[in-house]
Formats: sequence, structure tokens, C-alpha cells
Amino acid sequence: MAIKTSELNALLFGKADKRRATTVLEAQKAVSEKAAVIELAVAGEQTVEFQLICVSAGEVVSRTSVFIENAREQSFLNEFALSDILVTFREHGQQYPAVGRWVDGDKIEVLDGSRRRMACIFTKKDFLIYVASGINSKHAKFLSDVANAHKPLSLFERGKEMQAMLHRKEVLDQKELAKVCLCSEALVSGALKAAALPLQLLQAYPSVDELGRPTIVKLHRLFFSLSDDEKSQLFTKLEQEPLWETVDLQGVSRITRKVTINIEQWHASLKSPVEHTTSAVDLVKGRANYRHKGDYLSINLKKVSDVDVQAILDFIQAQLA
DNA sequence: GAGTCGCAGTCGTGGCATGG
DNA sequence: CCATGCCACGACTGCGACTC
Repeated sequence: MAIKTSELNALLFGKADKRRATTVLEAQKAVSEKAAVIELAVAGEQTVEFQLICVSAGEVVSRTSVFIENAREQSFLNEFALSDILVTFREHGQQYPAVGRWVDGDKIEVLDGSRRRMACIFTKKDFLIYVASGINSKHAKFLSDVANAHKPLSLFERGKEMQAMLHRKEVLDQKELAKVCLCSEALVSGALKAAALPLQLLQAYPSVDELGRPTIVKLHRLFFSLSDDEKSQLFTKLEQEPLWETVDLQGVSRITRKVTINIEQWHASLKSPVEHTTSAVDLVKGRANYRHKGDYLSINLKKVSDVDVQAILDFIQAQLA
């Protein structure tokens, strides 16, 4: 659920009027003075001193990292997923500083602003961020979660959060998840399916935010109908280049649709030739041959005595049970 | 030629019913 | 308990017609 910036600031800092240095002019002024320090109450509890830091464009990757518990999946932040802010970044640079904490001396962990960080990397712009020491993990998670409320998480990211809640036993089942997450049980089902899909598959799309429940359910069905060998073949195809970049269409929706069609076609081509293309291999001439493809094994036996049948069946049972 | 408007198609969501 | 399908409704997008 999206919330207003004013509400976000109020949640973030308790006293909204303390964040005066987040406007463009004040942020630029603070940077130029190299001494911008603001004192803020995180979550209305702990008062923390934030220092405005300007990380030069060339150092954004090496000096900063994203809070590991941030629900937003960083590998999805491509130029399509960031298209809503990239134009502004290219023309005017970063409008609002991010928020982070110091780690390992001079490194910065970004708590609020992972999309802005990635936009700076894409556009090769300096990265403005308010940084504080002594922010504990609980407050770090709070800042991260509130920031993410500003732009809704994708179904995959929500699914990951739900998986974690189930894992931590914060909720009993999907029904309770739906209540806690204020969504339908059908959406919970879809979100968990999305979270079960491999990143390589989702990265085939221009923007994972565009993937709704029906598409996720379709992908889940397609992917989990593949054998391990077929999944490997699919990954090999996906690794060559992002699938969405090969689609010559305009508009995220159309590209998304086309990517799904392409994956369905790949799936069909992987599934169709399986059983019939492998030829039988003779094990004992005239009496035993087999076909082996992926994790599938078919054995044909002729002229087998009852004793041998029982021995073979016992062996298979002992081996596979 | 550029801008605006309305329409159709597509896909999203939540709610509900049903079946395994 | 969970997955799935159906339904109604809403949002978004692209296209074509129309106007200036």
C-alpha cells in the first residue's frame, strides 16, 4: 500500500519538520557546506544523528551496499524497473537523499533508497545519503520496511516476506498470512508460488512488478513440470541474455506478455521430444533393453522367470524407497 | 503534423465456490 | 488447508478517428 511522503517522513523520523535537509536546495546546500547533520527520532524512539554524505559516482558500488534484510530484490532493479525515476536522475541527479548506517568503518549500508542507489549507478551520478552510527538491526529493518511501503513490493518480494514469516512461525498457515498481510488467500498462494520460482526465470522479464497472479501461476506450473535436466537447459537459454531485451516491442505490458509466450514456447520445445527421440540401448541382447532420458528410465525385459521378477522388483524397491 | 479523445483489449485484483 | 477457476470490476496501453 502506497503512503504519502509526508506520512512516510512522519513514520521515519517522528518529527516530520526535522527533515528539512531533504529538499533539493537544502540537500545541495548541506552538501556544499560538508557539515550537514540532522538529529532524528527513528520510529519515534531512538534519537540518532544523521550526517549527509555525498558518495562520488565512481564509489557508489564499492562504498555502499543494501541492507541484507531489505525486502526489495536488488537483481530486479534494471532500467525498466527504475524507469519511473531514471529520467529525473539523468536530468537533475538525485532529488532526495537516501538513509543508511555506517558499517565496517567507512562503508555505508543503505536502509531506505536502494532504488535511488541503483539509479545513481545506472546514470553515473553522485549518491546523496544521510548516514548514522549506532542504528540497531530492529530500527534498520523498520526504516527499510517503511521505505518499501512507498513503492509496493512485487508479488515475488511479498512471497519472500511471507515465506520468512512462515519460517519464523509468526503465522500458522496461509489463511493467517492473508489476514496479517491484508490480502486474499488467493494472493498469498500466488505470492508463495512467485517466491518459489528461480531468479533467473523472473529476470527474463523487464519488470517483475508487472507479473501478477495469473502469470506467476502459469510460470510456476510450467517450471515445475520440467525435469532437472530440462530446468538446466532452460537456465542455459536464460543465461545467454535477458529475454526481455530480445523482444522488439514497445511498452512493459506487451514485452511482459511476449516474454511469457516465449517461455511457453521454450517449455513446449523442451517437453515434446523427450520420450521418443531417445533410442533403446541393449543391455542383454534379445532379453533386456532400456531408454534413459534425464531422470526418466524405462526398462523392457523379456523371458523373465518368476524368481528373477521378484528379485528385480525387490532390488528396485530397496534402491528407490 | 501534433495533440486529444474514446474505444477495445489485456491483465491486474479480491471475493467466492469448489474440489483434492 | 490449500489450490484453482470463475466472476466482476478497475487500471493501463495502444490504436484509430478527429480536431486544430
